[in-house]
Amino acid sequence: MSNENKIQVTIIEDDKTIREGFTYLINASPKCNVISSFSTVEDALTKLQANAPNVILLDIELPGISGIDAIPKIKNLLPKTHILMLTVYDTEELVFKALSNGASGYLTKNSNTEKITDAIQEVMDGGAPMSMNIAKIVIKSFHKNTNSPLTKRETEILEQISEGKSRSKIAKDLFVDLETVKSHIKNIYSKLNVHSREDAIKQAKDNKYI
Amino acid sequence: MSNENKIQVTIIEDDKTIREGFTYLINASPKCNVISSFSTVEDALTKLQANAPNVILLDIELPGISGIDAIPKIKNLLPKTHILMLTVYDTEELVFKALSNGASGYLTKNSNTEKITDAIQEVMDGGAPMSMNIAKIVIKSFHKNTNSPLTKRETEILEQISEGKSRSKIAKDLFVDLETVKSHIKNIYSKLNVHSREDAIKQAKDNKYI
DNA sequence: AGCTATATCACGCTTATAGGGGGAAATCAC
DNA sequence: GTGATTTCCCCCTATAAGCGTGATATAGCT
Repeated sequence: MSNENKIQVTIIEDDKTIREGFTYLINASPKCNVISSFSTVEDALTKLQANAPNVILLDIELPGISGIDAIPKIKNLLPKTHILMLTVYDTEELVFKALSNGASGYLTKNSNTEKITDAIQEVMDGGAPMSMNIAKIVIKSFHKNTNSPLTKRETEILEQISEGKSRSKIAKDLFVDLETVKSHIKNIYSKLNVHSREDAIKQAKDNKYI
Repeated sequence: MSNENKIQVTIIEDDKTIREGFTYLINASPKCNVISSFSTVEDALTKLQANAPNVILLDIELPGISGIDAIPKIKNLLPKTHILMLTVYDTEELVFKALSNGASGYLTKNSNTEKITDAIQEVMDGGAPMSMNIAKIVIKSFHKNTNSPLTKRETEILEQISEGKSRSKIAKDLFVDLETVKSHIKNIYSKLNVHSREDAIKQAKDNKYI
């Protein structure tokens, strides 16, 4: 396959050894071609537009602008380019920030080379490759607590409160009296040991009751 | 490998052909053993406890109790059992409901048999297997809109509003005057063409501005 | 250097809302 | 048939929400 038909890849990674190692390994694949690599986001941003890649492998911990903050800047410059995080960090916070900012996939660095080129291919095909540990974090974030002290109705009302609805709007939407909603909210506050909407929402989200 | 050391699998699926097909194919794998299969959730719930599986393959569209509603009931009965959705439906709503209710993975039925037994193994190892299309839906749900009309500060304030905070609490937390927050909120409402917290939150979430 | 967007703060006004007190009746599920 | 849940009632006070109509300072961009 000629280089022009391969997936054009750029690497942004500050460690020279890793950068060159990945470049070598990815170029060894028949379907990928590393067209550029940078050690800082600042450097990449000034030079990326001249030679736009299909996929960017992006580290998180970088000197200057972090990989997380780089995502929207790169997306702004090259809207069609897919960004694949490639990092050792797998905290829930970093994963969510990266995905919110627009990353298309998230790999941790222990992934073997075959997985990396497979992931590059998958992201090009519109997929969303993740390492197993990342998938677990993401799925777990959806799981609700099954030991909520709140009843079905109370949970329903608290969900609507967390959508910013007033008590009277909730009453209308649930076809019950305002007094009923007030009563439920009193019980919710009592069960959660809080005295405000804000604290009730925070409590419930922290404990995954909603 | 003796059957006792294999991963014990139960299938809940109303289509007899599919049920028997999967049973045959999974039993052909050296690491998995189908110990029971049911055509309804009702049937499964009365008989599952006697012979608890490690993993349950669960369809969504079933007569009577749906696969979605079955998840919390099964989890309640067998807290340690992993539930793997195996269905043709891949709408965002169903995927989120299944995961919220406690499913550990989600496969669409075009997955080939090798992938199914791999997924069973992965879920047993604490992973979260997903088909490529499901991973895409999940990741996409995290992506924020990069074309928000709101400024950074406005977005920040709207996020806090969506956490249920009052204007005065937001002012305190951001170390600015209440009047400033009021002013920002006025601008937010104007930009989003809304006239209440509720509508602002809904607009912003629908458009992924927050 | 100048312009625009952004962020900050001010004052007045009205109505609705939030939170808490202390009840009670009907209905559902186990 | 008993306890949990859901529904509704009346009282009260403080404040929060939303809107109108402003001003000023600063930061970023070209």
